[in-house]
Amino acid sequence: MARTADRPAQEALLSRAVWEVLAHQGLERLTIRAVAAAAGCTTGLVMHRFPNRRALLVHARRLLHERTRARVEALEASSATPREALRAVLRQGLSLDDELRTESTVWVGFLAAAVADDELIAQHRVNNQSWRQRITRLVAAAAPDWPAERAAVAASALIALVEGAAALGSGDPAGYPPAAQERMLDDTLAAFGLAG
Amino acid sequence: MARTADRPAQEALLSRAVWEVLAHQGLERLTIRAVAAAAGCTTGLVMHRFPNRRALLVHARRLLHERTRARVEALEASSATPREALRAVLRQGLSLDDELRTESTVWVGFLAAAVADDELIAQHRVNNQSWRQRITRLVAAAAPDWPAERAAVAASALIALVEGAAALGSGDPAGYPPAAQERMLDDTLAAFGLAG
DNA sequence: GCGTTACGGTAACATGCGTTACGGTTAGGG
DNA sequence: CCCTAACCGTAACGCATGTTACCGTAACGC
Repeated sequence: MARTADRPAQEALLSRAVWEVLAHQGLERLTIRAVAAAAGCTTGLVMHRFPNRRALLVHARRLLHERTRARVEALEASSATPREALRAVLRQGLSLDDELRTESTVWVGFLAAAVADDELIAQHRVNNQSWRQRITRLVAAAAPDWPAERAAVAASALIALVEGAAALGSGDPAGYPPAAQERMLDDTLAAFGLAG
Repeated sequence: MARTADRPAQEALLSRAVWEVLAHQGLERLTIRAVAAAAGCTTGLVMHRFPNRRALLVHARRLLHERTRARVEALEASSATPREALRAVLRQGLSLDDELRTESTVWVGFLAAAVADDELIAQHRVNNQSWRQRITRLVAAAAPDWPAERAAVAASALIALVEGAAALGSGDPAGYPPAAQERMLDDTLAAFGLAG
């Protein structure tokens, strides 16, 4: 054998570098060299870990989903009531601080990149489907007497609201400050009869 | 002088070509050559009409806004009631058919491109502010007895809902078919007490 | 301790990019 | 009727990109 590198750690490092470049320099500057510079290594390491640029993007996309999934499950587990869980899980999808704003910007970037990439668009659909199932389940738990279809439509609406608010908040933080985003979410939950 | 070319018509033709490439090939393939090919001309014409690539994108972005503004004002003028106008104006922001889906995809592409372009991000904010003012005015007209702040928050929530639904619908048309998107909008309007 | 092999840095390659320069063409003004 | 200037197609330039090839280096098995 030879020296043993920590592959998962390096892949995570490079994925974080992809997010960094995507959020602060945009899709057009998302180059192997820019990623390597953001990760503090050379292009040699990048191309040694991934066969090509697309594989790097796909992995970074997958890791982004895993990260939010883990965060969401922790929030769900630590919530006292179904309605509290629903609100907490939806809330973390907004652009409330620098980290969440970066994630939303990266999410928009990946969605834009998916237009020309079959693998990214497939990942987007799979991820969004699991996201919808989760929110639908939380809505059903928060309103047990609702028919399934009503819960599903409300869940879809809440997802669209959060996704749109996050995108608008990442594109115009001053126009959509954290308090305004949370207010939009809380008012909509109240309007649907899913508050507190 | 010399032969007189129809500048506005050519600029519109090239802007439509920008939308075409952006929607079907993505930001990465949005090159001068691809735009020229989509417009059925050579790069010579493109560079003769615009000083550089950024100016072309900025103009296409501006024209997209003008286009939706004109459509929205026609819908507003032909609506019988304020609530009908509110619904019609919000509805055209969804991804209901090929044309609207293309527009949503292009909108996401421009938002992603704006990350690295000060002029595009400034345009996004100006456009979104006028969009918010319009929806806030329509909500206030649809619910005259509401305090201004309530109308403003409801307007922001409806904008986020439509923007998010359009983005999700453009990224997964099968998962968010037109009827589902309209159902989300109608249910949310009803939840806010702004229906028909 | 030594050979082997994974590791990863360096540099070259071909390609495609934005941009520029040039030149043929065409339509108006005098 | 020609002269001039706008029009725009063509082709080149310099540069940055993704990818590949190469090679020195360092750690593990024997």
